[in-house]
Amino acid sequence: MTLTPPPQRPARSAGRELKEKGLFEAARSVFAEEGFKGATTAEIARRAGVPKANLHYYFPTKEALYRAVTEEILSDWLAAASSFDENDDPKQAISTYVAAKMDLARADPLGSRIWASEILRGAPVIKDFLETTLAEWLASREAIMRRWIAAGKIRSLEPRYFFYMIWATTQHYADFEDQIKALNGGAPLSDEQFQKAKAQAIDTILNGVMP
Amino acid sequence: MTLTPPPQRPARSAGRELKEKGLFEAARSVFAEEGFKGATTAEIARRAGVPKANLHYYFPTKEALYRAVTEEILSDWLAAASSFDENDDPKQAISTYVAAKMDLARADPLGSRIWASEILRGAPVIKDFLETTLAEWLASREAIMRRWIAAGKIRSLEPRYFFYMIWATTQHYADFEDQIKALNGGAPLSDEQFQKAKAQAIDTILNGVMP
DNA sequence: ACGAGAATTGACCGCTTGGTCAAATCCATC
DNA sequence: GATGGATTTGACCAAGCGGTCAATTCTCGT
Repeated sequence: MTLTPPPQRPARSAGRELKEKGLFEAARSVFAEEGFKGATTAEIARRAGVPKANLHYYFPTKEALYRAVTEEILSDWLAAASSFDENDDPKQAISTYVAAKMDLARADPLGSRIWASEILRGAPVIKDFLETTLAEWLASREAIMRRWIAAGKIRSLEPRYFFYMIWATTQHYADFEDQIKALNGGAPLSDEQFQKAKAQAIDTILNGVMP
Repeated sequence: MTLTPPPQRPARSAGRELKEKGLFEAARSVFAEEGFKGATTAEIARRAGVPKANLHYYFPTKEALYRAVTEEILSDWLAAASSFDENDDPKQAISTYVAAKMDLARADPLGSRIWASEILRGAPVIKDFLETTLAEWLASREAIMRRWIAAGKIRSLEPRYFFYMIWATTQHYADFEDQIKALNGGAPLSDEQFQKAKAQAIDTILNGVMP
C-alpha cells in the first residue's frame, strides 16, 4: 500500500510532489508533538505554508494524511530491522541491530514519536501491522535467538523481552529527547555524546546477554 | 504544592473527596489515551459520571486538572527512585531500583503514559521538574555510580546513559503495553509473564554492568 | 492564443471545544 | 424550620475544529 496522489491523474509539474512533501513533513512534526487527535489540519497547513483548503486537496482527510505518514514509519522500521539478519554471529547481529535502531532514532526522531503516540492511544491504525508483520518478524527472530541459546552462544533468556529492551532503549533517545535535553543542561545530545550513548547501549546490552 | 480544593472552605461531606477522586481518575485515563490537547473535559466528565459543569466546579480549568494529575505522578516517580538508595551494594541497589520501576510501571501504567505524552509534547508543564529535581537526583546518583566504578565494583560507563536504559526498559512495559499486548496474542502480560520480564530485565541489566 | 483540466483559495458550514452562569437543590447549623 | 453557604446542573457562548465548495488562476497540449 503505497501513497497515492489524491486525484489519480499524472503529476503535472515537480511542484506537486514538492508541495505534497512539504505538507507531509509538516504533518509529521505536528503529529509527533500533538498526537493524532491533538493535531489540527490548520496547524499542519500553517507550518507547510499553504491554505488549509489546499491541504485537503492533496490529502482528503486528516486520517488519510496520518495514514500516509504512518506507513512510511513502519517501512523505515522494517528496513532497520533487517540489519539483524546481516550476520549469523550473535554478537555481530545484536551490535549491528542496536546500532541501526540508535541511528534511526537519531535520524528520524519524529517517526519514533509518532509511533509512540500511536501506541499510547491504543494503536487503532497500526494494530494490524503489530499483530501480523511485527509479530511475525518477532517470532522468527525469537527462533534465531533460541538456536543461539541452545548452541550456548548467548545466555538463556526469553528473546522477546530482550527485544523489548532494545526497542525501549533505542527509541528512548527519540521519544524522550526533550527529557534528555533537560537533563543535559538544555542542549540536545551532541554527536559525540550520542555516539558515546550508542556505544554504551551496544556494550551494556551485549554484556547483558553474552555468556 | 499540594492539590487545593477549588473553594477553600472545609470539606462538608465525604462525598466531596470521592467525587473529586472520581474526576481525577477519569482525567488520568483520558490524558493517558489522548494527551493533554487531545483530552476533552466532556469526555473526562462523562467517564466520571458527572456533568461537565460539575467538573469545572472542582477543577476550574483543564490545565489545573492536568497539573494536579501530573504532580502526583512526579511524586510517585520520586518515591520509586528512593529505592536506589536503600543499599550500598551496587548489585542490590540496581536490582531493587529496577524492580521498583517495573512494579511502578505495572501498578500505574497510566501515570507512565501521561509522563511520556507530556515529554512528547515538549514537557511544558514538567520542564521545571526535569531541569531541577530530576537533574539533581540524576547528578547525585551519577556520583554514587562513579564511586562504584572507581572502586571497581561495576564496569566503567557513563552513568546517565545507564539510567536512561533503566527508565526506557521499565517504562516500556507501561507506555507500550498495547504493542506488547498485540505481540502477545492480544492479551496483556499475565502476572507470571510480567514477573519473568522483570526478572530478566534485572538480570540483563546487572550482567550488563557487573565486571 | 485558446480550451480544458489541474491547482489554489477565501468564504463558509455544522459540530465540538473549554469555559461560564444563573437558577435550583442540598445540608449543617441555629 | 429557617438561613445561608456548598454544591449541582441545563443552557448557553465564543472560539476552534475538520471538511466543503464555487470561483479563480495556473499550466500545458494543441
